[in-house]
Amino acid sequence: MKTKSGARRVMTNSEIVDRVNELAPDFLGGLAKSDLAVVLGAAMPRRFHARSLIASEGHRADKLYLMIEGLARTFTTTREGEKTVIIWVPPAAVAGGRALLSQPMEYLVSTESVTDSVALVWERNAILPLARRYPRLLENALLIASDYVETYRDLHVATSFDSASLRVARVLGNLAKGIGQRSFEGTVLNISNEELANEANVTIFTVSRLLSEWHRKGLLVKSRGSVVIRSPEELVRRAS
Amino acid sequence: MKTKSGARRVMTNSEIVDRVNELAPDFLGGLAKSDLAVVLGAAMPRRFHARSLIASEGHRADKLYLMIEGLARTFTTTREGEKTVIIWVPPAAVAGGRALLSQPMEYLVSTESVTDSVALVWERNAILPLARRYPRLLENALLIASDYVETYRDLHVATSFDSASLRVARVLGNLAKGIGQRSFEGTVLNISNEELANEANVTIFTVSRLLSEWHRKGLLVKSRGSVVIRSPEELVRRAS
DNA sequence: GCGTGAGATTGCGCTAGAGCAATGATGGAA
DNA sequence: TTCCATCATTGCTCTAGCGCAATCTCACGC
Repeated sequence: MKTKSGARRVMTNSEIVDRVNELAPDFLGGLAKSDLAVVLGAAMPRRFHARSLIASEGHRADKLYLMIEGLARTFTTTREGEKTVIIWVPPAAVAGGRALLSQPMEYLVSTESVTDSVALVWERNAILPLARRYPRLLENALLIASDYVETYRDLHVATSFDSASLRVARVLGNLAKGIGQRSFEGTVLNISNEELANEANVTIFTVSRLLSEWHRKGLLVKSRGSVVIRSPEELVRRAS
Repeated sequence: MKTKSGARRVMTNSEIVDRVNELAPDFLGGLAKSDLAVVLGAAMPRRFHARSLIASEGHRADKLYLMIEGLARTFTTTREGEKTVIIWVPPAAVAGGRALLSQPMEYLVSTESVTDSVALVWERNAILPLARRYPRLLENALLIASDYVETYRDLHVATSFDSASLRVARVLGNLAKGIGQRSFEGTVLNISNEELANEANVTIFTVSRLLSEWHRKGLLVKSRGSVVIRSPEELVRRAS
């Protein structure tokens, strides 16, 4: 946090406290007000520009992030260079959770900001003693980890048993819930075919064909870099 | 372990302590000897016959298991009734980890014993206070959870990007390491085509064709219900 | 307004692997 | 020893979705 001219302070401490209370992140749930203040005091708010890398798979997991504003997502890159396994990190979610482990570890996935974002950052050697002091943090982390496992299991079952069209439809549905902006005639999604392809584990050609078909059927409107979805539910239902 | 006619005591307390020390399970790592005794004192050893269900997906997660003898595995059943996502639970591994969460939850996957097995069982309401008393247990649980996430990620990447033959070869390799019995001419695996198919997410036909091919090439010997693998490494290497 | 380059589309061919059916082997029960 | 259920094999067909190439179309910079 810079404090003088030219400098910008990301957020003041009281802004942070207000925002965290508003978000009520799972990770900080159940802490007494004064304990919460201690934990927050150990974090620094940090701003990330859209599309910047927050944490890198394989690098030493030395920072824990809590999203405050904006949106990020995680992904892995396979040896062939394909991005996959994309999990969204909205405000109130944590990223880089491996920093919380008692053994030093490497990040399991990469995290990048999608929009301009702000996250609270704890250094590993700041958060670890706090976790020991407030075991509730560990309990919360365990709940979050358990959610991850569930998400991955679902993802795995989906890629194994669902058709490409269903997967793409589901991705659109999730995106609509997550980053969709409601407007006059449906939910607007600013996303490229390529990104959809990565998330659904299909090729850009398949995405293009499916979107064209759904466009024809009036289920959505596609234009370069954006999709407007009438009804995500119907889309999933009608995707064979 | 029978003590007298009809009656059977699974294990004596000192046998349990010895066995746990021998296994050094991650979950109990770093506990002082006396603390360990307290934690073990809260568990009951229980015997499971081969192929019996230990925990059921979707049921209330009220018991935590620590494998002591034998072998178990986890799986999910999709709506179409396919078994998938099989993770092995050898001695020293935990099962039913969701019982450890501070919020009551349901089991995420089912667990079944493969061979005759013995597991230590903690009731959720016995282990939760212990976890609070010894936060090291939570730290350990978090490490284990983190491993699960890694396993699932790898599984997901594999099903998305690896060919069927590579997946089957990998499954054979893992099994060889896990439950394989070394013998004169390779590692013996008692497993049916159907089980292989479930684990690798392919059909029994594909399994049969691949095994035949590898048999022809001299990489393994297949007979009903068992496979003998010369060299798991070479198998994975030569699977396109 | 005009070019231009990245994204998007679409036709075509191709292949991995599923699914089915007929057939064959095997080992446990009686 | 025979029988039979279960498991395994193999040929055939079929299709979802990939991959390539040619073409098109925006959105943006100038």
